[in-house]
Amino acid sequence: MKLPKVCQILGEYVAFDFEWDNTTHIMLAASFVNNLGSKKVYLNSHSEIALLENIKAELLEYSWSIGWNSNTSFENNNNGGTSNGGNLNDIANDNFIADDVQCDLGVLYERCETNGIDNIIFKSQKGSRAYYSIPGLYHIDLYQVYNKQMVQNTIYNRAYRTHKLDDVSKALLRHGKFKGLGGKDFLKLSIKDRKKYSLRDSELVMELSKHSNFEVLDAMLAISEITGLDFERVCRTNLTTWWGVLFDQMIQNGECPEPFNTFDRESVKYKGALVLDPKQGLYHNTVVVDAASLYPTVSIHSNLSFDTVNCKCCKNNSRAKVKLNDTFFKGCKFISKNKCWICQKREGAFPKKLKIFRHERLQQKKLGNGAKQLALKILINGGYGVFGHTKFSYYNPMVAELVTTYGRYTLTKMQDIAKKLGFHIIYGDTDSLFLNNPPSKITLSKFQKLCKEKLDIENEEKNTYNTLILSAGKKHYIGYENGLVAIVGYEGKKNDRCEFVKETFNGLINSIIKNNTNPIPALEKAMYTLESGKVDPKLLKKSIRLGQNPKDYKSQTCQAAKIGRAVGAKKGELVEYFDSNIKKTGRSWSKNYRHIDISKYKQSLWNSVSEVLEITKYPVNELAEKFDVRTIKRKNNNDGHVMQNLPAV
DNA sequence: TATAACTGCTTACC
DNA sequence: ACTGGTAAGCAGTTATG
Repeated sequence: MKLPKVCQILGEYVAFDFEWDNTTHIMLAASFVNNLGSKKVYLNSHSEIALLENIKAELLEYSWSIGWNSNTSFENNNNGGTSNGGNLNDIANDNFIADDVQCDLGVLYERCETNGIDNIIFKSQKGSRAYYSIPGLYHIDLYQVYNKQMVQNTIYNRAYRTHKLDDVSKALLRHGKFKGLGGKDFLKLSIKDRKKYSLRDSELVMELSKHSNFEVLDAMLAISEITGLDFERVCRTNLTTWWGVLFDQMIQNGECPEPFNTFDRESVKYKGALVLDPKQGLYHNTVVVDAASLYPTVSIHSNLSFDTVNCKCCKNNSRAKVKLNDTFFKGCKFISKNKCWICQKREGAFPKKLKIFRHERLQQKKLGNGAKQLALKILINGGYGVFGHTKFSYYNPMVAELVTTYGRYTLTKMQDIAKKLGFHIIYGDTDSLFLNNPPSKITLSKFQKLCKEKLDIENEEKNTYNTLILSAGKKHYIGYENGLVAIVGYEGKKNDRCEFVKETFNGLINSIIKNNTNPIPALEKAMYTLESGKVDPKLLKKSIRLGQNPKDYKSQTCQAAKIGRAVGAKKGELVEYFDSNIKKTGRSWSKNYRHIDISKYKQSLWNSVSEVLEITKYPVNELAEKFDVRTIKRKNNNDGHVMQNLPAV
C-alpha cells in the first residue's frame, strides 16, 4: 500500500482527548493514541497536578497532535447549566460565565495557571474567541476539518448530521463513543470504564484522521500545496481564504489587477438557478441529462471574474456588452442589460485559474492521485460561491449573478434544443433536464452534439429511469433504475421526520415502484398500529438540529428556540422530542412518550405518502377518510399533460 | 371562531 | 471565521372575513 502523503508530513503523531469537570474544569482524565497503535490513559486519582504533568509530557513527545474541538473556544454562551434562564436577560444572570473554556487545550491552559505550574499552552484572543496552541509544536483540530462544508458535502455527501464526535464516528466508522455515553456520565463510571471511555474518544479521533486512507487530511495537504498555505492553516480555514490567497498571488505576480469594483457588504441575495415546473406524473423510460460542471464552464466561456466585469477599459466597447435577452435579467439584483460589460482585452483571474485547475485535475486523475484530484474538485466547485460571500476579500455579487444568469441561459437553450429534437421535457433543475420517452438513442446523442456545438457544453446521461414518479413540487422525485430506487427530496426521507414515518414511507415506495405490490395493506397496518399505541416510542422520536443558541434566535417563539431553551441545548446540537397535543399537555412537544399525540403522526405519515398514492392512482380521498386524516391541497403544474401508464421497459 | 397569509426555521437539491 | 441560491413543509403568529 502506498504511504499516504500526509504521513510523510506528520510522521509519528498522536490523537488525544481530555475529560474535565463541567463546572469546576478540574481535569479528570486524558488519553493518548498514536498512529502506530500505542495507547495511554491517565486518571486524576490523587492529584490533578500529577495528571497535568503527564499530559504535558505526552504532548511534548510528538511534533504533531490531533484533537477534536481541541484548540478553539467558540461561544461564550454557557449559562451555568441552569434552565431557569436561557432568555435574553442571560447576560445579566450571575450564572453566566463570560469566559467559559470549552476546548481541551484551553482547559489544560487554565488548569496549569490555576495550579500555578508551568504552562506549555499559549493563549491568544480574537474577538469573542480564544485560540490555544502549543508553541513549537503542530496541532490539528480535526473537528474543524470535519466541520467544513465542503468536507461534509463534497467528500462525505452529508453522511453526518451534527459535528459531534459520536455522530461523525457513527456515520463514518460505524461505531461511536463508549456505550454511547456523554461527558456528563463520566464520573458515574467505574475506574475501569472511565479509562475505556476516555480512550475511546482518542481512538475515534485517530481512526477518523486515517479514514479512507487519509482521504480528508490528504486532500487538505493537497490544498496546502496548491495554495501555498501551510497545512495547519488549511485545516482551520475554508474556501474564501483559499481562493483569497490564490488571487492575492496572481496580483503579486502581475497576472491580474487589483479589484476595482466595490460593493456594500450587506449580503443582498442575488438571483440564482432556474428550476423548471415539474409535470406531475408516473413515467416510464425517462433520461436525465446533466450539463457537466455548469458554473465553472460558463465562468470560463464568458470570462467572468472580479477583474473582468465592468472593467475600466471596455466600458464603451459594444462587443463587451452582455448579449443576453432581457428576460434573463428579470429579478436580478446586481446586473442589468445595459449596466454591465465584460473585458475583451484580458482573460480574468478566475477563469484563468479554473482552466489550469481543470486541466490539472484531469492529469491527476490519470495519475491516480485521488487527493490532489479531490482538492482541485473542491476548489473548482466552490469557486463561484465565494464571489457571493460578503466576507470574501474579492466579493463581487455581479460576478456571482452573471454566473447564475449564464447558467439559466444555458439551461433554457438546452430546452430549446431538446424540444426541437422532439423530446418531452418534464422537469429540470439548474443544470439538468428530465426527458421523457426520448425518440431514440440517436436523437439523444444528437442532443449532446448540438449542445456541444451551439453552447460548448458537455451533456452527460446521468440516469435512465425505467420508472419515475414526479411530484408536482420541485426537487421531489422517485426514480427506479437497474433495481435501485432513488428517492430524492421527499419529506418522508428527511432527517427531521421520525423513524416510523421514514420506514413506512420507504416500504410503500419499494412496494409500488420495485416490487409492484399493493402498498395499501401495509399502510393500513401502519395506521392501525399507530392508533393502537403499539409503536415503539423510539420510532416516534423526532429531532431538530439547533442552528443557533436558543437565546440567539430571531424568533424566540419558533419550535427550535423553545425546545432548545427548555432542554438547555446549544447551537449545533440535536434535540429529540415527541409530538404532543398542546391542548392536553400545554405544549406541542414533549420529552415524555406518554404525551405522544398519535393523530399528528398519522397526519405526518399521510402527508408524506399521499401524493405518491395519488400519482399511482390509488383512491386518496377514500383512504384519507378511512384513516381520519386531512387531505392536503397541492398545486398542479400539469398544464393539461396527460399522465402516462406505459408498461415498464 | 376559522382560515389565509406571512415569517422563521430546518432540511434537502443543485 | 464563515462558498451560493431554490424550494418544500412545519410551527407559530397576525391579518381578515
